[in-house]
Amino acid sequence: MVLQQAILGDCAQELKKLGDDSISLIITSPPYADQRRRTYGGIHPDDYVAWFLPISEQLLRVLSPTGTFILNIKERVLGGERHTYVLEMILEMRKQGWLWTEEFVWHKKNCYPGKWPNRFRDAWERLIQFNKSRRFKMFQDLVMVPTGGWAKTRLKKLSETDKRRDESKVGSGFGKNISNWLSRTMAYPTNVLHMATECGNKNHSAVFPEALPEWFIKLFTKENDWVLDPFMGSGTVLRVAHRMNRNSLGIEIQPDYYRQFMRDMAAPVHERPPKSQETRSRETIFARHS
Amino acid sequence: MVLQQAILGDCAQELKKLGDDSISLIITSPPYADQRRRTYGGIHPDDYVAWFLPISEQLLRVLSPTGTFILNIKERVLGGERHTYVLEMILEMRKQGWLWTEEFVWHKKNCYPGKWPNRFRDAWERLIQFNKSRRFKMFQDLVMVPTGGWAKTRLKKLSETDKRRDESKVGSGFGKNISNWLSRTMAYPTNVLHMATECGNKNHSAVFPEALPEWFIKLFTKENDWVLDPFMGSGTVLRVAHRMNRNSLGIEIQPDYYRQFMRDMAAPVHERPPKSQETRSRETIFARHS
DNA sequence: AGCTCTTATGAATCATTGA
DNA sequence: GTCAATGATTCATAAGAGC
Repeated sequence: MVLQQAILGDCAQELKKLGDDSISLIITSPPYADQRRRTYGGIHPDDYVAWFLPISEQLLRVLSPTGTFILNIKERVLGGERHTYVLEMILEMRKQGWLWTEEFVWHKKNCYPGKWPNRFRDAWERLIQFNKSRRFKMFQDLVMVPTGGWAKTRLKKLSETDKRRDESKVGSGFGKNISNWLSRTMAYPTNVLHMATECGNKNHSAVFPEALPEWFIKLFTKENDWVLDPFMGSGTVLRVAHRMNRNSLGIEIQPDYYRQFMRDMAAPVHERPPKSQETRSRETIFARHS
Repeated sequence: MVLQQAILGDCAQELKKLGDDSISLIITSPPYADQRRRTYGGIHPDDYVAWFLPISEQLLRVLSPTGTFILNIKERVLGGERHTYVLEMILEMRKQGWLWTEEFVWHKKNCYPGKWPNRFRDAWERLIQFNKSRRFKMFQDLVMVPTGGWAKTRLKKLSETDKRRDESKVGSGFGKNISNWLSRTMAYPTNVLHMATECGNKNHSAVFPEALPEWFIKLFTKENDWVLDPFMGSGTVLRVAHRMNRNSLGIEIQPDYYRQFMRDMAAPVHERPPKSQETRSRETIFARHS
């Protein structure tokens, strides 16, 4: 039985109540600078680093020595320039003791539209990986993807009847072939993730698609590990973690988000969005090639 | 008649001989930290910022007030961490007077293979855009790309007879639809560039594919403008600029690279790589969807 | 069910207006 | 002057309707 807990409160305070070294994966998307005015008092980009550092200090304390912190963030434009608060945050967090292990790129395939005279649409965000030590846990085999040759060539050659037959006979025949091909044609992914934002989901307006936390949870945790999102919002990370049999803890300062999440959790499973884990997993696997 | 000039020397010195405000576009990929040991004395990542700042100061001087500087760079891994010299360079260059306008991502579709226990393949590099003023020149219309929906779906569905019929009956029924589609066939690109590295070109081991400087030259310059690459290497930027009728200037400290470039330039056109500008342009336009 | 077509919308950015 | 709020711009996706 895995646990799932949501806390209503300010994570700068609530995190202090957690034990040292207790979390395997922290994955979060903090409120962007100058956003969510009402609740966070409108953090100006110039104040963003000072606001975040006490929180990252607590995150460093609660994270397991072999754990990972994935920070989804992107600097806003101010006065025609990208603001530098993200760069400064990385430098300051290293002084706190964090290791800046890697920076993944989330390529947002369906980025927000718009036209400006001196700028194109922003189609990527940073997924910054921090660790407490070089010996963090990473399960690379679990996020392998089909190689281009298989996805691009072999799948296309299948006739429509083959595909239909496969869908009706799960686990036999064509399914076997699939698994053969998989074993011969899987490759490790890169540090560029291609995923569309989920825009049509009225129930939970998540900042990132479920495939995103799913990918990192697979990569950095095992079942029964603890996953933390200190800015849980509508609870996308917690929902995915629970479905994947990980213990999860979320902190949210806005009562609206918190109550909505609690309602969703209380609802019977059949009232939740219908996507099964199986479906989502395949989408993730194929995301790279779409 | 457009000019093309290559200088053998250290750009930190050679740049001082150029006039103020004379360059429309600077595009370069400086030697990565700890690379090219022999000529640059093996710049350690910790020394990289101090080494680069005198150069960026000269670049700021020679760039036109409406010009753009595109810096292709990526931080190396040192001790299990991404080194911070790129972050520090951005912060220091802003103190010099540069505006950090944007950061494009170059997604390297065919990135270098390899496997490490705690890291995936690095499939992206930064293309950092600096400017001297907010009023830089940008010709967005020249780099528009076909929209995904039109290119992928609608065009495929049209039979040849449909297409012919449409051309003869403009303004009615089907023709109207076509014109609606046509008006929405092209879209502005995003700040994520999908380009494969050119690995098969034995003559010039370029750090980036020709489509990359071509894209930025189209976007930020007009014919007869001046393009500068202070670390020209084998001269990819100069070759592309010349083909596009831009004046170009390159500086290279290694005699081998310099001599090879001079040999290539002296060679008759028919001995050069056969790709025409027309071919390259279409590849660039469609690169996003391949 | 499997298509095709329509529609709503999303951690955006800039110029303009008003305080 | 600065600062905040509003409107205009615009495209890949998924859900929904229609055949």
